[in-house]
Amino acid sequence: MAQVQSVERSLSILEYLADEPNGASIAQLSAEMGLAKSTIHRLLQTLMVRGYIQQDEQTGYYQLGVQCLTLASHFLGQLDIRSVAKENLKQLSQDAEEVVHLCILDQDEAVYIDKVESKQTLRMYSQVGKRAMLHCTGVGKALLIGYEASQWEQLAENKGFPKFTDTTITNLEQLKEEIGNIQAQGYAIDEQEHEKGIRCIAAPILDAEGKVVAAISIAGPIERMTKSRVQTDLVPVIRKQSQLISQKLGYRKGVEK
Amino acid sequence: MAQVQSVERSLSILEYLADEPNGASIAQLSAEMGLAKSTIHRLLQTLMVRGYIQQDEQTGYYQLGVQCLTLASHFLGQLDIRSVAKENLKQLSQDAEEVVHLCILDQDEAVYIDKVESKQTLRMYSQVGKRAMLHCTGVGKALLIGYEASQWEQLAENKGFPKFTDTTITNLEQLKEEIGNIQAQGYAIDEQEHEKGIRCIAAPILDAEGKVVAAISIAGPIERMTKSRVQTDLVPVIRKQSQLISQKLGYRKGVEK
DNA sequence: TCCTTTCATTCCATAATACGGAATGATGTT
DNA sequence: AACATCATTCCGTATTATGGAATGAAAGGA
Repeated sequence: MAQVQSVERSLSILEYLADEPNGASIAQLSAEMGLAKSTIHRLLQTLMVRGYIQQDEQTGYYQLGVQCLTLASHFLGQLDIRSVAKENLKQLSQDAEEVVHLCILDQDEAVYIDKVESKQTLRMYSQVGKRAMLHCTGVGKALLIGYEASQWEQLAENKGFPKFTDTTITNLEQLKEEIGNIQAQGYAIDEQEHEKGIRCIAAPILDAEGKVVAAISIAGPIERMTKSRVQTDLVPVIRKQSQLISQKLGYRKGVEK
Repeated sequence: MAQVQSVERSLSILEYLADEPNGASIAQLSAEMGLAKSTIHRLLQTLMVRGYIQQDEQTGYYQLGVQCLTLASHFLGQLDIRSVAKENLKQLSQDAEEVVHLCILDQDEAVYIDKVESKQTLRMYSQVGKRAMLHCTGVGKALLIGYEASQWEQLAENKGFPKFTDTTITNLEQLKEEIGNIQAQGYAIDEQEHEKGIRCIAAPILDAEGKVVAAISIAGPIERMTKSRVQTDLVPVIRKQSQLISQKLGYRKGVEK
């Protein structure tokens, strides 16, 4: 577990600033992290010279810098699931005429790595990079079918099941049952479990070894995403695209169980 | 100039990996950076525990991790030019029916921070986060009008003027003249200077102090972006939106010189 | 205007921390 | 099986990061 203290501290600073939309002062960081002001100052300088941090021109507060974005853009460029899935996402968004997402799993959370909006609803990047909990989102639950039973309990301990709406899953029993359903039917429904008024359908993507590596989803307001439309129109199209992507990744079995 | 060595080295590792789409081995990093393998190993561990680096499952090579994306998403959330300009970009893309970009300046380069495509040309994020040189792009030249003469020379020294096409500006004289034109007319044209077949028109965004803080552009293939269309249709619309955004940021003078 | 407070910044002596060389372990190649 | 090429661990050394104190700058109050 040998770690480099100063690097860890720098990362903590970055992560702290990520949660402070208005930035923070040296004094604040010093108090918050229990380090001397001189230490914080020196670390901030280092990060600032490289552009990972910048100072707000008005307030003088320190906040995240452009270089963070540059790294992310390279990260996305290196992600091959993204390029593999791109065409399928486009197709899916055309078929479904709703917003479509691609997510991967990271540390018991779903991370949105791509998004295609139907028509010209041109809100961009609104979600890419964002994280979501697993128990209350379509993609989250789809990703969960790759977990072992022991991992479910880990998840319950580490993250818990916060209640967002009156349909949110709030305990392990419900989750187990739900995962059973999803495995049986090959897709997951988010029945307004995270946000009232939003229904979502999601499906897992498997790689050559049958491992769950990603998930795709279609989401929209319940007015448009009626139960009948989901069942008759959307289930087929999302399953089709999830299978196609899985096949591109080398998955060979039919997704029918 | 006091800097933290280990942090600088970590950042260098991240930046090196950003340019290695397939990742790199410890040996390779060690050779490339002139550091002991044990040092690289320790730094990598630290970055990996936090998720900024991950190992390719097949090759074992180290590559950028998801956490980079997470930071970027927070960075973008904090950037207010982006939210300020969003509606105007949409409008512009509708008026122009071509792809529209928003860029900021960082370290003598243009960084794309938002993009709106017209219609359903759903290639997304293809540019956001990317960097471009200043001398050969519309947005770059638009951003350059905020430079002092001394900074032009700096730019020339630091970056040079690589030639991409036969219209690329390749020396300081040409650049000075071009900047004069842009200041006079309030917009910049990229006449296939970076990529053959792509014509682009760009305009600077100014803040309350009259400082150039960003630039917007319309780009497309010369077939559609004819000179007459640019002059009669696009110049007016891009100037209108750039002025509106500048006004939102507190800029008060008319953009007419 | 001057005093007070609250920041950020610089300086410096201390030792804790990061360092790299060498040894070991793991993998894969001929 | 021996070799080559990786990654990983260990450990003594001194370089490097540290935090306290002193200084400087800026903002707010009287």
